[in-house]
Amino acid sequence: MDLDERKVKILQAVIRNYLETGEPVGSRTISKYTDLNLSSATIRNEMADLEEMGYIIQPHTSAGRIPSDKGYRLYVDTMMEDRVREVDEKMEMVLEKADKVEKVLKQAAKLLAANTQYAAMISSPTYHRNKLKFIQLSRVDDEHILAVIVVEGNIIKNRIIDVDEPLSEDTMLKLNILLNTNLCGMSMQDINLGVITLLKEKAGIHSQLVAGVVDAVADAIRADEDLEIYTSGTNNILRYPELSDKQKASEIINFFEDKKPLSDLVRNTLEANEESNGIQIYIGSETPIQSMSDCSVVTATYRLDEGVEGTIGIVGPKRMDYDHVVGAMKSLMDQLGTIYKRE
Amino acid sequence: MDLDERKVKILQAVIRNYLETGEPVGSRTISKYTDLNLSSATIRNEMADLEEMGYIIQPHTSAGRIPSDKGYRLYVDTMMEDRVREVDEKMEMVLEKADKVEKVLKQAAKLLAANTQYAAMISSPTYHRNKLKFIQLSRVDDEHILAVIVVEGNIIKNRIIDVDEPLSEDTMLKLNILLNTNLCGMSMQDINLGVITLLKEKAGIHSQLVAGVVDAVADAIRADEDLEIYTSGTNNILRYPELSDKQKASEIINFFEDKKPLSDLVRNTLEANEESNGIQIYIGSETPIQSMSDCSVVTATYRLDEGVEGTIGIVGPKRMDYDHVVGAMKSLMDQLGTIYKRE
DNA sequence: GATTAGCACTCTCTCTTGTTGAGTGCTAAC
DNA sequence: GTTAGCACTCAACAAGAGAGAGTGCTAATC
Repeated sequence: MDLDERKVKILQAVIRNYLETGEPVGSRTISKYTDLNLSSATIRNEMADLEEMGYIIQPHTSAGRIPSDKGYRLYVDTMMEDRVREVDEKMEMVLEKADKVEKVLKQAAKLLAANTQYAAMISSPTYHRNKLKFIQLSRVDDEHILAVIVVEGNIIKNRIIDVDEPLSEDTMLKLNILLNTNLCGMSMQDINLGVITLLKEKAGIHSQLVAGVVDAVADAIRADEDLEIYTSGTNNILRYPELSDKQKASEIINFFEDKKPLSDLVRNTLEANEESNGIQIYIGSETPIQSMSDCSVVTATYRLDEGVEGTIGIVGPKRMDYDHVVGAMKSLMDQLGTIYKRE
Repeated sequence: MDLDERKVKILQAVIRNYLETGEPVGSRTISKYTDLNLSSATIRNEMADLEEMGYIIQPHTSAGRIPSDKGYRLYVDTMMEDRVREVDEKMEMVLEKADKVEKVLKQAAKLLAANTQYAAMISSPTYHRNKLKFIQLSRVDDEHILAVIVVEGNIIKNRIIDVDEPLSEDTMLKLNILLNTNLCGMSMQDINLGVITLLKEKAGIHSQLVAGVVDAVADAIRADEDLEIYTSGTNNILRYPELSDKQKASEIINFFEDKKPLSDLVRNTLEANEESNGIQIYIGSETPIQSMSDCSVVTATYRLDEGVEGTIGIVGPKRMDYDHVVGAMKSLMDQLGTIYKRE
């Protein structure tokens, strides 16, 4: 049995209809909806075939059909493109530039959630590929040193380092010079343990104290802990009956609160998108996250600047308005891409 | 009609029972539960009185009684104390000290939510009363200056300041000295616009450029925007049937996501608790937040160190286990109070 | 006079039973 | 290959019948 043009049309009609109404779609509806001019009986036969092929499912014997994951997949892969273009311009989400990246991202998540009516998340960008611009150590008091690290894109990391005994002015100065001359210009991901050991040897550091400080600085540079994830519109989940029973809703809400699985998702996306820069759609059981198997997850990588990348994600029911979501994501990515360009 | 001892006992029994079961409590249950040795008929008469006095409510004619807000209030004010003590020791929540305050707070929220099975929030501490320890301006590149501000308790704020033309090494040095000598030791809340103007006059600054930098630093000091609020256990809301219908649940979830009303609540609590250092309980319509009128909100002020204070909050159904919540809060406040004491 | 037993009454909840309507699959006719 | 027609299925809704928990009131009891 093959998927001829008529079957495709019918499948498309079923999916479109189901996306709109959320109700199983019957043969009579299709017969009226499409321009195929076929009676419901014929449609019924075709639908039986489509079901056998695994594209649609019957929730119970005497109900209409709903798309299966496989059906959605086909839709997303081959039937969607043509519509996206129409929608593209209609997307109205205007990001205001704010002084802090953080604020812009929060705003972006909020806009995306409001625009799509699904749950949205956005990660703070990672800076692995960014270059170190400037390191500064300063004495806070006898037992504490403050290390400030500025990265390309004016990202600031800082850390308080505990020391047992005060460092002399002279040592501090030397340390500052040592760190700056050797590390500035390197990208974050290149500063690994090896580089640091090498650096220490080269400079001939003997003092345990100084070595400790250098290690702490290196640690602060590599620290990846500041991957923030902003979420918005979690409550939108409750809009969709198929997700709003307590068990499922609870899992999803939990997922949005617990940054752990979210950051896994982020990493996933970043890797998958290394260069493709596309939008990923995970339908139902395709998602990498167990507890999301009743949802669809759409992720994409945004790029604020060269090497400054993060992830946007949307979680909604499988009968998500994929066209709209993809359009909204693209629009948002565009805006995020230009907003900091002038720097 | 007055609230004699017997009525109090009955009311107490009704409330206790309702807190446990969540079901309206009938006269027969009370008659068996209490040691009053009264028949259900007598209890019925008393309950009719209690209802007339507004302490309990009958959801419908042939149901048992449930506590009214007024009933809960009486319970919380006068009947609770004796039980708290028993429970107090049983609270097992062990906070691990982490290098970043942020982590500890996230952990605290998580523990509190897990321990109580309600939704928990905790705000990052405010530092208004803390003293400025140290300011450092450094040149990042020709158009950017980095200002790092360290506050007592080793809180670090930083800000990138845009400048139109580069500042000379000499000016930078002078600025650093100016800021440090004049502002260090002052508490955050004391550094207002007046102080800054005075400072500028005293130093005889004429350059527009330098004045701009000083303003930016002052602004960074006063910026209050970094009031973070961590939440946990939002999904616990769905455990309680009286809150889990879509409308209500959605509002509550939204409340937990939108930091705005949360931070109002935080400020409220901090003010109310200026010195009392107690725990506030808002029952139903008593809460300052409209959308929470079906909930009870319990808030308290924790103190990490002198002047470093923040707010803990719990949101749950009105039939919350107040004893437990108050106990857990106290335990958490104690732990938070000691964890950073050594600094 | 306070307490209690007894009883009629009320109201929710659950279970059962029909009924409706949307939808199907199959067969026979076009 | 397409369609009309028909028997069949199943979820959803509504109506009705009990059961059960609880009440309020009255009259008897301590």
